[in-house]
Amino acid sequence: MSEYRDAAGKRLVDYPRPSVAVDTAVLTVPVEDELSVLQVRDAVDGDWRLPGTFVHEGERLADAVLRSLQAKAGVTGLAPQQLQVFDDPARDSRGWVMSVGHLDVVPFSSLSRGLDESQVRLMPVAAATGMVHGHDDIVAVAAARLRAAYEVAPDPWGLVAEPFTMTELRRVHEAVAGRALLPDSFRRAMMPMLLAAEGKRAEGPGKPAGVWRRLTETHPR
Amino acid sequence: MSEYRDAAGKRLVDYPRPSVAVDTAVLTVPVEDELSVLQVRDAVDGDWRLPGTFVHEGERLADAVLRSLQAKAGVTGLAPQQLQVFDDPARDSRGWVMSVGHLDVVPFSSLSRGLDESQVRLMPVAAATGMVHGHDDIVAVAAARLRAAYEVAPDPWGLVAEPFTMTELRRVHEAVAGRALLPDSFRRAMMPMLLAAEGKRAEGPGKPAGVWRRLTETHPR
DNA sequence: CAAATAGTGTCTGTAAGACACTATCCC
DNA sequence: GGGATAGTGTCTTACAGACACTATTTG
Repeated sequence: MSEYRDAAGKRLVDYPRPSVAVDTAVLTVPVEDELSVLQVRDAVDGDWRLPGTFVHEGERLADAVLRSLQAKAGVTGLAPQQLQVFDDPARDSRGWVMSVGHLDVVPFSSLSRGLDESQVRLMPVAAATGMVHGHDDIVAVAAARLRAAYEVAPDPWGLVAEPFTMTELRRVHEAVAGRALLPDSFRRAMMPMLLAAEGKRAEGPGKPAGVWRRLTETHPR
Repeated sequence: MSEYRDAAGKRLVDYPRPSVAVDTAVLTVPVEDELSVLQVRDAVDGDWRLPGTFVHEGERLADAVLRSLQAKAGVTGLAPQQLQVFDDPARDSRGWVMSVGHLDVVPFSSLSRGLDESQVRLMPVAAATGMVHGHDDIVAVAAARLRAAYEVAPDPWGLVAEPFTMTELRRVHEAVAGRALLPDSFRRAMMPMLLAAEGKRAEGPGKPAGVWRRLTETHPR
């Protein structure tokens, strides 16, 4: 493996290399609430930040993300998506550190159990500012990526469980978009990408809503 | 700088770290031709590949890209845009290497001079396949990113020099899009983002064309 | 004049926004 | 029935595609 030598007779490890970290914006939509991001308390300075870790040798970035989420926030079963590299050599006082920002999405139902609230919290993305190391930017990029995905497909990250009513689907899309959506236009835009499911469902009074499943694939989990 | 110690009393450099490289898809539009990518000959195995280099200590990724383009292809004055990280630990036989893919765009006029054709060549993006280390993917992502940018703004990377005629602008957009565009629809879509310039220009017979400048900012160079 | 290129007028189909209307439940 | 929620009909506006037409040059 390390038999390689370059023209100067040196191995790769004979040159300076950066430490590589991953930091992840875990997004979710709490019930009847706005798009929020998971923050953890920094072990050193106690500030709120995004969960992250250094990448281990031979490890994929996505696996490092999953490991950090499990360790720092007790969250499992996700499918991280890479966003961008933060490469300012001066951004970390500990030395030469690059960080690869990631996006991950998790249904609120699988997140709400077992969080240590003194160490982990959910923050609306609009209010999650002031984090160090450019973590604010990761959240902004992650939210933009998520919004773009939700504009063209029904709940592509699987935030609502199938089967769902059109209103449930629209509430999640409204939370991601950060604004109200017209019920009739939304229904017409989504119907071609949905399959009618068996049964109906009523919350309180009113006509029971039909329930639906996705025709399009959901993001890998 | 390296005074930092973690809970185990270790410095960052006491842990394994990857080598980090940059590889760049330099795109251009040769006169009356299709969107093409710059390839260089690999110093070791002689295969055609994207220009790239290892990142030096304290260096920004964008600066490493510019350094590699200057050294490998004799190209200067660009503004690289980061695409994504290739992190498969087994992708490079020399050891643990991550590569950050980049996009850069350069007008053909500033590229056509002084290329050593045995070491550097332009290849239409559709034909630039079979490269190692996932370089084919970088080209695909770079072309997609460029196409998206050209769908909403007039020549945002400045491939044509101002002032230009509507036909010149359309030819470049057609090359980027990889298909013919309707002259009238194109004109109507672009006009609100253009400013009429002084003078006219005629190529051979026919009504002389009006010339234009961009109202929108061009990508930083 | 004809040929060639630049540019405009205008019709059509599609789709989003908006809003009124109908449908079906609980009480 | 009355209130509440689900779902549809349809008008308006905007815009891309399409194509015919006009405009201005060279030879």
